[in-house]
Amino acid sequence: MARPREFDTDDVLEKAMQAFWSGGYAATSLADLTSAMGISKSSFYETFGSKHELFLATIERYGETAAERTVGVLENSIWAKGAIATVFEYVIDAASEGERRGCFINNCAVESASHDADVASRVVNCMTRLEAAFESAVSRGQEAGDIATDHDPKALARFLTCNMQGLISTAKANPDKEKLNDIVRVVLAVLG
Amino acid sequence: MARPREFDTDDVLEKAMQAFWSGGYAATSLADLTSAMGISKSSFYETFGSKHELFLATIERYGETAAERTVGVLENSIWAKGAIATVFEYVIDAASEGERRGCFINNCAVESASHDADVASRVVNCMTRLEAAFESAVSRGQEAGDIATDHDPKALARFLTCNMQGLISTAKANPDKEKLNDIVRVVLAVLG
DNA sequence: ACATTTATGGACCAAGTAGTCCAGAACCTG
DNA sequence: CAGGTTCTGGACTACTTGGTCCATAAATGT
Repeated sequence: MARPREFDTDDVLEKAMQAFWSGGYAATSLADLTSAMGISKSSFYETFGSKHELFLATIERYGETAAERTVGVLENSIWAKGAIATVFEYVIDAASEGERRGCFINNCAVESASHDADVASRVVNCMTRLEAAFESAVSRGQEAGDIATDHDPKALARFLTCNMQGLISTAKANPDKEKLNDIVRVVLAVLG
Repeated sequence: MARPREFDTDDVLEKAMQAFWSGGYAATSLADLTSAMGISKSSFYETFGSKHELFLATIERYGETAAERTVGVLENSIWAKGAIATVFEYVIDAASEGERRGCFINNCAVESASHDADVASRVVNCMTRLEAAFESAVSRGQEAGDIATDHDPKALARFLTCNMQGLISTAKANPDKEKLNDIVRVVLAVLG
């Protein structure tokens, strides 16, 4: 009965996320967004309500897609310790090439979390999810005898999550592969 | 012969830094700045040239003051390992109280470094300085037999710097002291 | 083909943006 | 106190910001 939407909501949401990812929240204007998304202002407000609501939606989307990939590697791998190493290698590769935009969630945390509770809660969700995935991998690794047991899985998971964020921040200012590798070497040595 | 400036340059620079620290670069307007600094627009442009130049100046100032304090602790302490622990404890304390603005340099790195070379170079300077301080502390600790020697000082220094940044990012979204302590416990265990 | 429902483009708005400029107040030296 | 110099407040500009609104275009079910 009604005219159907001419764009795919998920598709333009992805494009909006890419725009925020590259430019940050404050520095990405509505003009930037509509241009990146390829839709008009009216469609924009009709579909997403406001810049802020759209931002929250992109964070959720990230959690459901990009973050989920990392989580999948950690939770479904057979060799847990290898999976952890793979994840860190991937971070180094992503950090030292291209636009160096870091991790979307980390960017959101730093730019907005401290003065935007809506952002903060979504960011925490993502982080918690990642931490849980690390914990699961560590537990399996310890059971398999691959990973040292002098720290409990939760502490190690928190440690790994922290290092992932640290790596991403470090790389942002100075994407020196040798430096990043030094760090990962020490981190993996902690696992035993 | 001439009328002297009515404000202290260092003083208003400090206030500008606080404003940028709390709000980030893009989200802090000139009105915010002049109001925080307590000077007029004309004095602002006369003294600092532009918002961007002021921003660079605040980063440099941070490197010369706040960052230098941490460096001092690491380089001048008698008990190197204890100094490293102190620095991390301080990070946790700062992270879990007040405005939770994180580390100014880390914020700058995440918000601006990837698309502003002037910011990036100043950020790298600060980070390098911190890394060097950690390296000096690690070296002394290893000579004293306090710190394990299974990693060379440079790698450990990079690892510590990375964890400092990671802690700060982690705390920004979720300042859970227990979690942060878990992380620091693992980090310090690496030192032996 | 028609009527209905919905998306769309673009005009429009008020407020805020960084930055410029100048008249006059305020200070120091002599 | 006077003269020269510099600082300062605020008016001003040209532009961008996020957001609203409506007339028009387009696709559907009947």
